[in-house]
Amino acid sequence: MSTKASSIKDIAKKANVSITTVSFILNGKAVEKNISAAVIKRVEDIIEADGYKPNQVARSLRTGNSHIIGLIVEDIANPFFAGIARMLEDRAYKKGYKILYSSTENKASKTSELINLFKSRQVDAYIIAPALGAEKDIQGLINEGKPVVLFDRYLPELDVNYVGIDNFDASHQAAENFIESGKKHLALVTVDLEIEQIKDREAGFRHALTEAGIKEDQSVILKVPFGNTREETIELLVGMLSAHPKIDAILFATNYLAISGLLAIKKTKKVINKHLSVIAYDDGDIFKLHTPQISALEQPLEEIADRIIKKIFEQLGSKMPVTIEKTILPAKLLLR
Amino acid sequence: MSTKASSIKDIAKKANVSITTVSFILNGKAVEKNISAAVIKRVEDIIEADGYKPNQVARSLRTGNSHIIGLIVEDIANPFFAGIARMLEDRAYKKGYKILYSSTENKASKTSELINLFKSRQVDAYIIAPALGAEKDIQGLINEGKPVVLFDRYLPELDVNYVGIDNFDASHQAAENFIESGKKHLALVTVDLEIEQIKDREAGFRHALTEAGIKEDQSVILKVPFGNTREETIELLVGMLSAHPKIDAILFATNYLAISGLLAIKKTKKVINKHLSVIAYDDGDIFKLHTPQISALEQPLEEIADRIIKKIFEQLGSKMPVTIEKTILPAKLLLR
DNA sequence: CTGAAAGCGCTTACAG
DNA sequence: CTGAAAGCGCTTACAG
Repeated sequence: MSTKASSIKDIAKKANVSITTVSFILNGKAVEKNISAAVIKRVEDIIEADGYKPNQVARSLRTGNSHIIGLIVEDIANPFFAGIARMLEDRAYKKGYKILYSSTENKASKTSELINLFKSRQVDAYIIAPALGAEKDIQGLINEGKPVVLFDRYLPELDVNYVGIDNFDASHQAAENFIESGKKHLALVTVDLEIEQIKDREAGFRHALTEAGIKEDQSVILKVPFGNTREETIELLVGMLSAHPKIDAILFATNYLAISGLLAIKKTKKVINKHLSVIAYDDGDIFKLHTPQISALEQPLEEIADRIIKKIFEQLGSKMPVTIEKTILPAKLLLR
Repeated sequence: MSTKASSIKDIAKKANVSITTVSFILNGKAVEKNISAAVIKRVEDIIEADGYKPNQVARSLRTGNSHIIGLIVEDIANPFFAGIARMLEDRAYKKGYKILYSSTENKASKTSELINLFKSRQVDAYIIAPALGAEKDIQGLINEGKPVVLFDRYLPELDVNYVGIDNFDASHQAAENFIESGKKHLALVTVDLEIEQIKDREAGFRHALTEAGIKEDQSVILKVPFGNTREETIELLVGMLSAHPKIDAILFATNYLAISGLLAIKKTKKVINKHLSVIAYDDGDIFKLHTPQISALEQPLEEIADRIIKKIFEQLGSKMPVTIEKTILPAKLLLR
């Protein structure tokens, strides 16, 4: 039952021409190479009838490219990454490129393995939300002249294209909003990762407090360990909420922390109302459906995807090194 | 700045051995081939120092396999698929396989293109949540002897491995639960796709009504067009809710329909309480966080992923055709 | 207008 | 104990 796929050789034989001719026709060079219309027609008919598809592995080995773009993110099940992935996929598809993706779990070792995997598959370009520690591997890609765009996570040591949001400003906006609406005891719930994005989210928050003359000990900053299970996180948050009953506003630095946070609030029988405000990073259905609705800092997903793809194809299209661009987009505070 | 990666030839030259020897060492056949410990050490050191990684494209071309498993789903941004993808990725990774994935948007044409893409990249095995109309392409894979497992969507014409839930029974359970708790005017909100999964979800619902002696005209079945935007769906649902004010229980046949449904309910100022019950397919944070919490039919994600992977590796491990298995797992009704 | 041949980087049967 | 050589399926410079 096992049918072998036909090769260019089979087609050439059936059409009574050389494989060179078939290859030219396949690659749209038939006219340029002055192949007669009759031959073109004959070969194309045979290709059609056989259902012949060129072996891309052989093509990649020969040409050194693959028309594949590698996408490396922390966790593809995270809606932010899944959403971006889907948009990138759409946009790349239109240009004849496919996206190959995989998750790093925020481990440098896995990032490194993935980059090597992609390299060994001749992936043409890389879109990476990098784990800390991946600097060397990414620098390696740049040295080889591969198009690279980082997003979401910023690695200050690297001189490479980047697309992300202004995290400092986003947190600042959120905290300022709390303060303007009369909140006195603000909390930030964040994660204990030493990455720029997270550090900026904290810095913007702190800056707003300082500006408003709120003293350090009036606010709470809780750093949830990265590897925590949801249950552990909820427990930690319940603890914080009861230890600091005065808290009247909470900014959650990530989507999943906000979800755990809402569950924790539910558990302590507190309610979100005029005495307790909440803002979460990254909007989602979950916040729109919550009662009451939860305010959110929305990342411009479409624009992030557009900028990434634009930069990738700019590099793919030119043999020259293209100007390195660091794009910082504003997040939007959606008040509900 | 552009460094070329080294090849097996470079390593052989530096080590003063043939490429055959390097290849044997690379593939763990050094001992079997009686290569001296000294040579092994010398070659391995050079490989290490050079950071040499074998070109997988060349290897694939030669061996015909790739250690890649293709995963084809409707939409990777759908949490059900993203979750499964992540689990499959983990499990495959442990066995030295990578997952390559892409979305079909439920179009047979895109499914077909993806299958061809994967074929031309020598993908070793296929995991597919198939769009209707993809039968011929999938049959093609089976004819070529490729390991294939379908999931989520069932294609009755094909004799192929499948893992999914008992949709008939799940809907039946949900409707029965409504009836037992005294509901009289049940609604099913489903999508207008002619796929088995969806048809079973309707049939199970209808069957429970018939069993309970509830007449057709006392219940409502709304089929939302597949391509609808969320806004259109909400409008449709708002229309239904006001046209049938007696409805006291709603089963949503998909996750995204439930989300639109909750938004529609919110919009009509109705509330979910003892007068209006809701059950949704596929559990998620959103239902746990909703006030009140929403009951759900939970698919056993872990088990689905496990069964798929088990079947894939069973086939990958043997040259013989393996027994075809259709696994139907129960969904779990989580009452809240 | 078309073809023979080299080569991309590997693996492996064969030979010694 | 190790190597020369064929071949996987393509592309393309060169030749005629």
